[in-house]
Amino acid sequence: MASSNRQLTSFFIEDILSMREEKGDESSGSSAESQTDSRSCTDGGEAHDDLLIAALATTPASPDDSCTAERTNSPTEATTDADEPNHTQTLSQKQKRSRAAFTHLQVLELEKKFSRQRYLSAPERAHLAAALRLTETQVKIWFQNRRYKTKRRQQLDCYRKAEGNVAVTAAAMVEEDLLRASLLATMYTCYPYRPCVYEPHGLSAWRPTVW
DNA sequence: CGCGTCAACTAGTTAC
DNA sequence: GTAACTAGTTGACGCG
Repeated sequence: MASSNRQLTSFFIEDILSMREEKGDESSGSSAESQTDSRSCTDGGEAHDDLLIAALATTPASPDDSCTAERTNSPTEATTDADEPNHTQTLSQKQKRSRAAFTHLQVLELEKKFSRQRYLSAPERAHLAAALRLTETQVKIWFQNRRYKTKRRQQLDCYRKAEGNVAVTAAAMVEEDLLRASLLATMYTCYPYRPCVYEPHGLSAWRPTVW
């Protein structure tokens, strides 16, 4: 089942050393984080990615940020809930499952990362999660869902191709998503009061924003 | 109200 | 045993 390009969380000495050099006292998320990713993290765009990430860190992602996961259903809570036996909670006490809506900037950063790497190592995930003020679980789930989504779209596209319609490569689809997220994030950054936003793929071009 | 999207979840698998 | 993966499902939410 696991795909051939599955990324293993290997911890090479050189990776650890290079990470220490780069990060100094990072230890943002989990303790045993040693950056394994210098191998795959040939991120050319990492420098200016930090601009957006910095923006994320400084600006409260949005005032009405109540939609982000950390508030609605903090994944740490989620995990503890999951660890607990279900029967400790009565049905009435059981909280409704909430679906966090990530901000466009968060999605943009995730998309950017995904466009470069389909798999994240644990330290990378921790770093990204800290930068985006998400939890590692959220980042992990997002990448899982994103890979699966891409694969499904690819499969769907194969069917379409068989039927003679235009085929789009998986890479092109990722690029497309990235571009879309980027455009939206730029709009939101430039126009913080965001009365409306242009959705390039939407059927209705202009729509109110939901951040 | 039906439908699509998507974060969160489950089950089964794999690798260490 | 643990953690991460894929594939599929669930449930909240927004839209027409």
